[in-house]
Amino acid sequence: MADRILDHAQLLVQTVGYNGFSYADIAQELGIRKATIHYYFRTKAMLCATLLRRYRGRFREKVQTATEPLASPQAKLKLYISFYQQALEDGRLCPCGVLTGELVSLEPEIRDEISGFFDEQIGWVETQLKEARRHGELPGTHNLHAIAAGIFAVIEGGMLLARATNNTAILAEAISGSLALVFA
Amino acid sequence: MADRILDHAQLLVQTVGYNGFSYADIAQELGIRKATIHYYFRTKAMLCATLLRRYRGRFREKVQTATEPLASPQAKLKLYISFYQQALEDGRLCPCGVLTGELVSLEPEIRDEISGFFDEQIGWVETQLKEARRHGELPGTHNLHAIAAGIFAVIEGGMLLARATNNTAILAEAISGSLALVFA
DNA sequence: GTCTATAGGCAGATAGAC
DNA sequence: GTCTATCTGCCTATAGAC
Repeated sequence: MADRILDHAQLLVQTVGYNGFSYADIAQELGIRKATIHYYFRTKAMLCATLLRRYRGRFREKVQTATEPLASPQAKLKLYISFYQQALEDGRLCPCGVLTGELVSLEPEIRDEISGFFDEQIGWVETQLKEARRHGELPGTHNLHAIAAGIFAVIEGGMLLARATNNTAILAEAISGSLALVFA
Repeated sequence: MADRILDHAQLLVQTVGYNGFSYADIAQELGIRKATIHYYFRTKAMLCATLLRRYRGRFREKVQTATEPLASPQAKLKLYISFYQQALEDGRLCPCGVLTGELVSLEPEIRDEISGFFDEQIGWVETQLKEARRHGELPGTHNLHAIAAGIFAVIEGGMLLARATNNTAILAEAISGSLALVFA
């Protein structure tokens, strides 16, 4: 039951944010009572922090497993980006991106999960860029951490633009508009 | 009074989002009663839509006035980006970026303001890129709309990363990491 | 583990005095 | 225009029966 609660809570975070949903929303969806949710997660902040911890671990696992067989860092990056595009087509944004908009109103335990996720993702992208440079796929003497931050920013910002303009293709467009330059 | 209400409502949207503040928050800050706010803005959705309309107009005016005397499109773009950096250092995100995270829970009148703002901003960036190409400042045969979307996505995403990682410099880093490539 | 019941508070919104 | 007073409803959270 805890997992089912987290499933729907995550969907709600990805669609309406932390302050946009209530225990009642989850209870109704799962056909249970609000008190049952409190049995598993004493407070809403704990529920959200748990959800983020699970999301981060699952995402790490998914990326690791999917990109392992790929040889080229560039191919790994494209696959990585496709995960965000899949979420977008499912009507979901990055939960950490959404929550950052509300960050000032969130508990420290939630904030820490968000910053941890971002640090990890930018680090992963940077690792791929380093590999690409080692393979000679990436010309120039650019600051790789800056480019990694730029690529990840395009992903997060592109998801926002895609949802707001109701045009999922704009994420791919924004990415190709910047990634094409990196691997020029 | 309407303007003072909008001022504080905008600050709240930029820090905690739509579902993160209430009429009581604004009333307390301004030393008035909730009913007074309802006199000026019958519903919260109307208040928010009005706030966004004003923000968009003011921003357009500010950009227009500030960049007019500048000759180089590249210089105009840098100044444009500095406006977002200033907001960030003030603890504020782009209100439209924040609200997009909550979009599914928002009224149509608010959604329209958000998408309108994004369309306008990407259009402005694209105009500068076209000018740059005309001036021979921008080599290559890139898709300028895609690059404009990419640049604006970096701005929006970079603001999220900056707030979440408590490192305002990462916005500049992300931008330099991608903009440097555009004007290579 | 899941429920009923409820506490205690805050939300957005309205009526009507001044 | 701004206020007091109030409505109705939802919120997070807890106590305690089953």
